[in-house]
Amino acid sequence: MKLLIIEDDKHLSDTIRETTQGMFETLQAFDGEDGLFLAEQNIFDVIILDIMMPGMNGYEVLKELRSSKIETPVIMLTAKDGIDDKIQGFKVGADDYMVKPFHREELLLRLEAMVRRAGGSFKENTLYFKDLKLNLKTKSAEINSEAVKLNGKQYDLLEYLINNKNTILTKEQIFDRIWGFESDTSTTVVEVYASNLRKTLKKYGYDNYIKTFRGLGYMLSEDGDN
Amino acid sequence: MKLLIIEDDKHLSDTIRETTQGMFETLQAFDGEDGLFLAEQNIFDVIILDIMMPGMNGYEVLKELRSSKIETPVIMLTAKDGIDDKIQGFKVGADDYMVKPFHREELLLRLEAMVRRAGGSFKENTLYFKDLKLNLKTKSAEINSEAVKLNGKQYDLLEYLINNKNTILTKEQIFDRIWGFESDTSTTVVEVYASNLRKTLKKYGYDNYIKTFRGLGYMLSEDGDN
DNA sequence: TTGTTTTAAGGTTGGTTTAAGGTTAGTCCT
DNA sequence: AGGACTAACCTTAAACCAACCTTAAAACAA
Repeated sequence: MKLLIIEDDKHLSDTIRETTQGMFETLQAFDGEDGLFLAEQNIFDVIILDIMMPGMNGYEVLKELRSSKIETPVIMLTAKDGIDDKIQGFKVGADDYMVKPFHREELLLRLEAMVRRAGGSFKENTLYFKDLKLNLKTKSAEINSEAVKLNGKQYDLLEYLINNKNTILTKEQIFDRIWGFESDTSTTVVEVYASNLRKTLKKYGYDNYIKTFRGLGYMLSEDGDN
Repeated sequence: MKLLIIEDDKHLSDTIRETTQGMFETLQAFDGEDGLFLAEQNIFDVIILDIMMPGMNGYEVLKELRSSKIETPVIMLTAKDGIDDKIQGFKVGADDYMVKPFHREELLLRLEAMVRRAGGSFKENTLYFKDLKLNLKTKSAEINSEAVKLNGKQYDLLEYLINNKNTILTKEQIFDRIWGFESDTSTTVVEVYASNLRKTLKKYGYDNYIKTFRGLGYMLSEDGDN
């Protein structure tokens, strides 16, 4: 699970990061521009977004993000308690809203609710694609009650693909999501893992749901023909 | 999306280029003459045009451009803040105006507004021509919900044609837009791709919307007869 | 050791480009 | 008007090349 915190107050950002560690793998952006750039990679499960920031503010970031058709759930943060802010926040597509300062537990509850609502799987720890069943907790997979042996990164790839079925994911997105931004390995590992995953899924005829789009990326498609 | 920056200050030009990367594919001209020449190719979606330049100044460039019936949206740049400049800029057909120095965000917002206003499709990621629907994000096409198989350059050509339907595009324009100025392949590829595109669209009876004008170029026309 | 991840190398696929011959639409001449 | 001529354009197929696939060995971690 990946969380992006866009917040110019470094101290608060770090506090959130610590509060949520264990639940999320966190990335921090300290201004709107960087935040937007990261968010547009579409590799996060939730975004915490401060409104008052120098330069590009939270509303602008969110507006941009939504108009790029990125639907990652967003929790807006603000110091003000005015109702106007809330209205404006929701109008541009915020999913939830928190007034600073807030309690640890409130944050955790809202995060949990957020992810769950987004079809996500927090307490729900299974994910399905046709007859393929992923257990998120144990990072294991099975097809028709038969266990499928997947190693760590293969599993990660499959989970990411299922979470984004029917949309093309670029090699860069996949790489950033699974290997992380600062990893210095080459993005060709993605090809290797795509190949590995297909190979292990072939046995069940699930390999040809993984389509490659030359020059664009990969997609897990619900129809296996072509 | 293509952006042309006509600005003699190389540093500023580069800054703009970096600011807009990801949004636009950028070309730079460092004086008015070169700028005008490039702009007249009519392959750009927006032009950023500095006023104060040695030689041909911004007003002159814009005036020439408009009298060649090129209606690409133009944002004028100036160091002065006088109201007179604004008036003169708009009189010769500028679409927007910015005073140096400006903020990153202001530029981005204006660019976006500009392209959107021009009927452009910025964050809109679908484009229509009759029953043909293009998905800009996945670079795919469908007619009446049936997928049409187009490879990269074929898709690019179709998109360019639709964006300029009912206007004739020369082979040079098409070539510059899709293959790029510095490409060293011959412009006859355009003919090949026109042929290919017609062939794949023939199945749906859409081939005869692509008209060729001997000695002039091609046009995507909304009426299929002659 | 054992299993996983990364790198490297060669093979394959399929989109792109080139080239060559065919077709069409204008132009000129009678 | 009709026919020959020509330049522009069309079509096809083979050659080329970049993206992608696959495999296996090397590096790393448990």
